This record gives sequence, structure tokens and C-alpha cells, in this order.
Amino acid sequence: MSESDTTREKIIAAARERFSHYGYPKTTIAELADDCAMSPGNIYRFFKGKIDIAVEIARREALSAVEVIEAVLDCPVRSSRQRLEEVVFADLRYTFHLLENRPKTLELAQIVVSDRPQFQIESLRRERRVFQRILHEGQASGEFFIENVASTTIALHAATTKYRYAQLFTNQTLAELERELAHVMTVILRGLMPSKDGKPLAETTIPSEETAPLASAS
Amino acid sequence: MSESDTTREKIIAAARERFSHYGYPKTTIAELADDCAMSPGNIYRFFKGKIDIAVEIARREALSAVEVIEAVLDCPVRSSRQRLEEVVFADLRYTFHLLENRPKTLELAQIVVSDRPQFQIESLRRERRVFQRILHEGQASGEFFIENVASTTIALHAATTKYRYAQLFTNQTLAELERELAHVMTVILRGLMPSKDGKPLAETTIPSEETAPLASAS
DNA sequence: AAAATGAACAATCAATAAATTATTCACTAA
DNA sequence: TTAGTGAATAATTTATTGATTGTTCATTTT
Repeated sequence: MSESDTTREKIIAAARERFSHYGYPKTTIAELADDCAMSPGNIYRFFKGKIDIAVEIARREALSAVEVIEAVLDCPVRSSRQRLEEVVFADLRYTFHLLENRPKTLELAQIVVSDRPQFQIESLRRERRVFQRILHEGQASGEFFIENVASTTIALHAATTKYRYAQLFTNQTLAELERELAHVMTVILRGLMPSKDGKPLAETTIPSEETAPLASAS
Repeated sequence: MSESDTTREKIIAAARERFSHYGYPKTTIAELADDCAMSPGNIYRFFKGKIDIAVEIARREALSAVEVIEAVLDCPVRSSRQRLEEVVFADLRYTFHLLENRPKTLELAQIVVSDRPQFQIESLRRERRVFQRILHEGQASGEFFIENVASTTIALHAATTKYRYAQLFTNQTLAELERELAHVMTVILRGLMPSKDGKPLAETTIPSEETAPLASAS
């Protein structure tokens, strides 16, 4: 058990090395086998296929990313507001630097997601859980006024979508993105705070679709 | 002048037809020339290259999309809040239906953007201008409390990024996206409204980067 | 002149063949 | 029994070629 575990780890280590240097497609099973001083066939006793090695690496990468974000929760802060700000900015900075310094990580993630869509869904869910904890704390302490923590978490997460994998959408610099994110957080936080008179603004309801059906085939 | 203008329009019409039916790559200049009863060479008296025909079509598409959104501004509404809600949902619905009914439109847009990055920047800017007008109105009437309309517009636009070209990010249904967007707008609108005691929450400032440099090459 | 042509050329694409690679499995070693 | 092998095969990628397409331009038509 422990024996086969270390063998498995050896494969993962070799793969991490090659994937990040040469990329997933240009790394061959034969090369990994060589690195581990074993035959290609033996790799398949530990992984069902090449893609599964990538999945395992990406899974660990995603988990450690959430850990980095979660680490911010351990820092002492004045308020839930500050906690939320710290986490959101940490998220932006972490993914920005990751894509900047190790571009192959993005490539690997895209390959994994295109083969395993569920992977992305679960990664995002883990990330949201961190947000949810902060909102919950803020609600409990009375600092935030939140009618429904679950749906507000989703809203917060959606509103900051642009700042995860920002390089996919824009070629703004990190400084620009930070400035922009600060404005987004200003609006959102004002929206999370209780109004002094205790009467929160009514929720947005989905407007009815009035306009004629557009975009018919030309 | 008018003569060559109608010829140009004939080419655009033929291209619109073929691009939306068979796609940009599978449409040949020879076919367009045939459709217009002219020789391939003559097309080049009106467009510098094939891609420029696509750019012109995409430009018009983008303009008419903004017009659709702007049309919402003409409907009488009770409040700036309602106006903003209508516009944001109209945007989601328009682009959602567009990509659903005419998927080649997305393909064309992506081809144009990859060749002319400026195209996307300008399209987004036009869209933001609509948002900005509403925020400005709301500020003038006192309905919204906004310190800086320009940066708040950018924030609003960024926070709703997910709902433009939503199909690129998720495979949620329109109904799911609408429900989610309603929550996002709830938070944002609460953030835009003036607090009763007149003292708005301080703006978010960019937190200092405390964590050690992460994501060094492995 | 201005508008248009169509053959000529260069660039790109599609189809196929060749080479490489992922995966399996009957087998050997510990 | 468990760990590992490596040749055989299936799947994928890469290279090569021929065909198609985008673009130009000397020439013709209006």
C-alpha cells in the first residue's frame, strides 16, 4: 500500500515536472516511465490513462489554490468586510500570478476541463464555499444584512467572475484589475450592509420579456 | 458614389447570407462574386480583404445589438432602478438568444476579434455607455448615490460580465441565468442606493499584498 | 477615367501516408 | 500474489502532397 503509494507519487512528480516544462501534449507516457525507471505498462497500474494523471495534478493544484485563499481566513481582521476584501483580492492575485508564472497550468486546466466538465464545477463550488463562510459570519455578527446567504454567495461569485482567470478575458495589468475590483467591491459591500432604518431595498425580480423575439435567422 | 455604395451593399448582403448559413471559413470569395454576378477581383475594389467583409458585418451586428439595448431606454419606467434592470436583462436575453439561434454569429465575432482585438474593446465601450447614461440619470435624480459615475459604470459592467456571452462560460439555462442575475442586481442596486443617514460606506481600497510570492515554477 | 475582368501567383486547406504515441495484455520477476 | 515488463495494437499526431482559395494586376469594357 505505502509502497505503491510512493510509486504513484513518483509518477505524479515526474508528470508535474514535464507538464509544466513541455506541456501535457508533448509529454509521452514513455518519458514518464523513463523518469520513474519503469516500463510504460506499469504506469497503467496506477492511472487509468494519461488524462487521469493530469486530472490528479489539476485537482491538487485547485485544492492548494483554495487553501491559499482559505489561509487568508486565519489572519486576524477587523471585520467581515475586510475579510471578504482580502479573500477576493487574494483570489485575483493568486490566479493572475499563477497564469503569469506558470502558463502551462492554464493549458492543463483547460485540457482537464474539456474532458471532465465536472472538474470545473467542483472547483468553483469549493471556492464559493469560502465566500459563503464569510457571508455567514458577517450575517451572524450583524455586520451584513443578507436575506439568503446561499443565493447571495452565488451573486458575489458571479459578480467577480471576471477576476478569476482575468487573462482569458482581457489583457489588463494586475494593477488595473485591482483598481477595477476595488470599485466592484465598493458597490457590492454597500449592497451587503444593512440600511440604517432597517428596511432593505426590495429584491430585484426578473422583468418580463416585453420585446419581440429578436435575432431570427437572417 | 451611390452606384458603388449599392454594389458594396450587395456584397455585404451576400456575405451575411453565406456566413450565417455556412460560416465564414467555408464561404469563398468566388462564391460571393458569383452571388453578386461579378468577378472575384472586383470584390477587392470594395474590401481590402475577406476579413474586412466580416468586420463590417460584425460591426453592424454590434451596433444593432446596442440599439436593441438602447431601445429599452425609450420605454417609460418608474425609476432608474427599473431602467437598469430592464437593460441588464435585455442584454442577457438578447445575446443568449443570438447565440442560441444564430451560432455562426459567435464564430464570426471570435474570428473578427482574434484578428482585430480593438473591435471587442470598442463594442464593450459602446455597451458601457448605455449603462453610464442610466447611472447618470439616477444620480441626477437623487435615486442613486454614486460618487464616481465613470468607475461605477465599469464596476457594474464588470460585475455582469458573466451574463454577456454566458454560453461561453456555463451551460446554464436562460431561466437559471436570469434567477442568478436577479440576485446580482439585488446586491448591486442596494449598493447604489443612498443610505438613509446620508453617510455612504467608505470605498474599498486595494489591500496590500501580504502573502509571500506564490506559484513559483515547480 | 472608372468599373470590371480573369488569369497568375501565393497562401491556405484537405486528404492521405508515415511516424509517433497511448494503451493493452500475455508474460516474467520478486 | 503482487509488481513489473515490453512487444503488439489501436489511436493520435505529424509530414507530405495535391487541391482549393485569397489576392494581385495587366488588360478589357463601359
